[in-house]
Amino acid sequence: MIRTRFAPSPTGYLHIGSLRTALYAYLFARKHDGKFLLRIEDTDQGRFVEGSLENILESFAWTHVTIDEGVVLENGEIKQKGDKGPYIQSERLEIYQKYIKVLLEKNDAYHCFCSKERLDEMRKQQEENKLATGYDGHCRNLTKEEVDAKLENKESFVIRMKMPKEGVTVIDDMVRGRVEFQNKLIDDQVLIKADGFPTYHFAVVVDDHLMEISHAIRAEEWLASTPKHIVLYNMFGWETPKFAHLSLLINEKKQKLSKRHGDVSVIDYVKKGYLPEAFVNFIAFLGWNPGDDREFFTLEELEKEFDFAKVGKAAAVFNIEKLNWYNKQYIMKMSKEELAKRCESFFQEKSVDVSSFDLAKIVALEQGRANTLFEIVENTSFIFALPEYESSMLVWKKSDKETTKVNLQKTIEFLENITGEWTRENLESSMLTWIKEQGLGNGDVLWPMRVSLSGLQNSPGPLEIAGVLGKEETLTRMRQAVDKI
RNA sequence: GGCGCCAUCGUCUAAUGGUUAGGACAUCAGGUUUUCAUCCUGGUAAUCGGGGUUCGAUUCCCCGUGGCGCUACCA
Repeated sequence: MIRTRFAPSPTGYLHIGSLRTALYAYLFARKHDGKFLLRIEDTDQGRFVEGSLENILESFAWTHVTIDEGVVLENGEIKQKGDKGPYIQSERLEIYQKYIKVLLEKNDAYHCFCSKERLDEMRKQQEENKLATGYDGHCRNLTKEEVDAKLENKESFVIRMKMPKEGVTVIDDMVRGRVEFQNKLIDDQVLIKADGFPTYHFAVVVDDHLMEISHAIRAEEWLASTPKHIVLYNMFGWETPKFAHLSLLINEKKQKLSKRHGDVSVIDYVKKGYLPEAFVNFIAFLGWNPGDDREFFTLEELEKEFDFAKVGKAAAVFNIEKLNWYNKQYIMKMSKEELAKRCESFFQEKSVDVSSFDLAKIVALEQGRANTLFEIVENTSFIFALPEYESSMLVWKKSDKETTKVNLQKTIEFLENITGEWTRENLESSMLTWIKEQGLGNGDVLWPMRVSLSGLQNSPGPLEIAGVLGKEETLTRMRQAVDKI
């Protein structure tokens, strides 16, 4: 049974790089009819950020990545699902205590009473002498009596793993292949901190084993500490999961994506009006491709086709231009009714009263033009309130003020007497022939009409706008334009 | 400093010893057009450097170079 997990720390928002890692873990599980779990790694009490758990889970809900087991969001409430819980590490402290005893008894771990000051001094010395930094093993061979005495004395301590000093540890990574580390270069990692909480390294091994994780899929930053984890599995006599270390997402400057350079949290992109289907499609393609020229994949299609054999090793630049293109494509493909629904919250955000309008018609004006839902709302605001504009804007580049006025008046007259339904299609067929009959060019009529309806240099076509505004409002705006000129 | 990972157009990538090195985004030029956008046509643009191995290297090996990660009682 394939079981993968995503294990975020509740220290802020869901990072887009984390989303990709989670997405790959999810896709891999789905592809093989496995389970995808979510575990919370909150072993650093000092870094907890209020509300971050909700935020992370809401981001997942937005992408439609579903969590089978662990911490889930149900009707807006955080719940734990599954029989291998709790799935929040701060609720598993007794479990770690139980397992650290096993290691202590096997002499694979030891109490360390070294002070922070001593450790800092040691590191300073090592750096000055250009030596590899790491614990010097000061407490590694304390006798049982010495340890007991110090414990009796209530001295503060941590528990470290007793890393073997010879041999090599080999990782057989699903994306990187065989990677080898010399054991003697690996530090005696702290497993249990002075506050009794486990470190990441200990908790991840115990939990992945207990939760029967078959494939540990995580970011590349963990590659270097993986040998420690493998040694821990061996000490316990547990089977190691398969590992997959994914490359990082970087910015245009080839640096790690960080808050200093642009938006890095999923929620930022939600707010900007990116569609989850476009976002997921784009993110999935940063480091994976189907091996042919296809570019559009739904989540379901990704679940069918995702394969680690096609996952790249190099870091990928998060390129907003391509995201915009994807988003625009998805917006174009969507029905205008659905699009209107997706835009509702953005209209609310702008406190536009849309009650008397057909939103579907309005958002359709921007389909194929706007990159994001936010832009759709921004760019259609002229429908609700005509912006101020200079009368000179009404004059087409190949025309002049006088003829513009005459043409506008003629157009108004024509529109007043138009019969049939006031729709874009009807307007188009009747007006274009009428323009020809008048011996005019399209620009002579359509440019001033468009400006009078939108007040904008750039906008959708005048007949589309007229169709949305209705006959009355269209004529009102055009008469205003005549007065203006 | 030590250890490790990575390296094809500006960007995402395809090509796992034999291709005019392909596609997409971006960009440029032209066309369509009332503006912008869309759409259509075409163009510019890449195998980090040096050694090997081989009849032949983007592809395999070594050495550089560069980027990144780790080197915490953070994850």
